[in-house]
Order: sequence, then C-alpha cells, then structure tokens
Amino acid sequence: MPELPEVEVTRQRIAPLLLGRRIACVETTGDSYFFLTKPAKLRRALPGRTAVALDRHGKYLVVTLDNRARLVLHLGMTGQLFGGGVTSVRLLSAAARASLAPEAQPVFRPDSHTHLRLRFADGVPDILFRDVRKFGKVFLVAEGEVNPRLAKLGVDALRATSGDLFPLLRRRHTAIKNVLLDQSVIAGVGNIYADEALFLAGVRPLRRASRVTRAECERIVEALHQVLRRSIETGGSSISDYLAPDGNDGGYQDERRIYAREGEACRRCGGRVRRIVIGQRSAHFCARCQH
DNA sequence: ACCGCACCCTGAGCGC
DNA sequence: TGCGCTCAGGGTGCGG
Repeated sequence: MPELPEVEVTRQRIAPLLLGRRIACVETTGDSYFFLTKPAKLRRALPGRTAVALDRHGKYLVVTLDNRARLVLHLGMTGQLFGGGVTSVRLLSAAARASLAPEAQPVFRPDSHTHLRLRFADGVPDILFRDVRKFGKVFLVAEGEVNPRLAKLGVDALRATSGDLFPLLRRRHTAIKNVLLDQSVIAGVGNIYADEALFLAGVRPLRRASRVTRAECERIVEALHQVLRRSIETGGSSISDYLAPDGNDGGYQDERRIYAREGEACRRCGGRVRRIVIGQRSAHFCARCQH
C-alpha cells in the first residue's frame, strides 16, 4: 500500500517523464468517486498544459501546471502510477500471468482499471494511473483555491520533530497508533511504517497517546525518519499492490521487522509477533520488546 | 473536540 | 471447477 516512501519513490521516478512536457491528450474512465473533479472536466482542462513541478505532501502528489492550477493525485490503497511502455508481469491478472511463458515480460496496456492516461507528443511515453479498488483520488485545484484535503494535512513525516508531535499526543486519549495514522497530525505515515516505527521505539501500538513520554515520542519520531528514509532508499514496500513506476517491486518489504509477520519470530528477541486490531486496522507488535 | 465505526471497492484466498 | 464468503485497508463522514 502506498505510504510516504512509495509516493516519494513514485514522485522521483515520474518527475522526469512529466516535467516540462506539454499534455496533448487525456483519457479517463467514467464518473466515479475516484474523480473528485469530473473526468470530462479533466479531459477538457488538461490538454495544452505543461507540468512545471511535482511535489509530495504526505501521501498526495501535486502536479503544478503552467497556469498555476494543480492536479492532485492520491494513490489510495492500490493506486499505481507509471510511465507508458513499462514491462511487468506483476501488472497482469493472475489468469494472464498463468498463461505466460516464465521469462516473458509483456508491455502493459491500459486496462479497465487504468483511470487516467496523460498523453504527450508522439513518441513521448505517456503516464498511466491505474487503481483496481478506486480508493485513490484525482482532482484539480484552481489557482488560489484552498483545498480542504490538502489544507488539513499535518507536517510531513520526514520533517516532523518530537516538538511537533509531543504536544498533540498530550491531548489525545486514543491509541498512539491511531494518532500516527492521523494525516492531520503527521502526514505520510500509514499502517506499515507506523507499526515499524513503534516496534523500533519499543512502544506498544495500543498505548494511549497521552501516556507516551517525551523520550518515547523522540524515539518514535527518530524511528519514523529511519524507516521512511530507508524505505525510500530501497524503493518502497511492495507488500500488496504497490509497484514502482518502472513496474518492479520495491525492496523494503524484505527489511520489515514487524508488519504482517504475525506468528513469526521477533527479530530482536525471538518472541512471537502478535497481531491485534486497532481502529479497524491490523497492528503488529512484540509484547516483549514493546511496552 | 474527540472517538469509534461504517463505508467506498475488488481480487485473493479459503471452505465446501 | 466454481460458487459464495471473508478479508484487506486510506480516508471521509457520521453519530455518540
């Protein structure tokens, strides 16, 4: 699932395919809540525009256009953004994969889950946004318009300090895990990195936020920076659907210490990794290493 | 102001 | 083989 590192890797790899190129044509699927801006409006408004910047705010990608409008993308749970011409068996359905020669690497063709396609001049690779579950989002923000979804985002997780976080923890009586996932507190942290950071910091995910000490808060922020940076370095985590824009898996899933390791041995003490549910989401922890 | 929960969606994996 | 069920989860919005 795309969290800050996966979105950042996507940003870095999509930028050279996007920046400075004039959009010639836009293809979309039909109306759905995936499109917070009507797809017909996107098809009308985007051609002729050139992207001048590609930024990331938390898990949002923000494309600034030459008319100062912004095209905003969120990958949701299963969103994949990649350049045209990508070859990857991972992008095929299980059925299509099964009928393929083992070493074949067919070029991906836009399918019914490819909701947005930006096309450029002839011969320039296009950019595809695919999202099977449609939890992702696409919308346009006019120049000067304040978008509430972007406005309420907290400090980006890579820039967050314990000075940002600790005062907020004092006021919250819910589990620390819930607060780390709250994008209005710290933007960019999702389920994987929240669990990883809490494990490294030695704090149980169910601990009430208001009972986290200042020293623990500092360890949590430090651990978040460590896991997020390392994941970006290794290309992100490909645990369920995430693929880097070149169609390949990231590498961080192999470095996971706790997430989705229920029943396996804790990498620090050898104890059994436990899984519980907090706020409708799975949380993983080691009862011996986390207090 | 804060908290918990239902909901949006679809493919994978399971039991029968 | 194939059906139907459950599960996964980011973010929003609701009711308490």
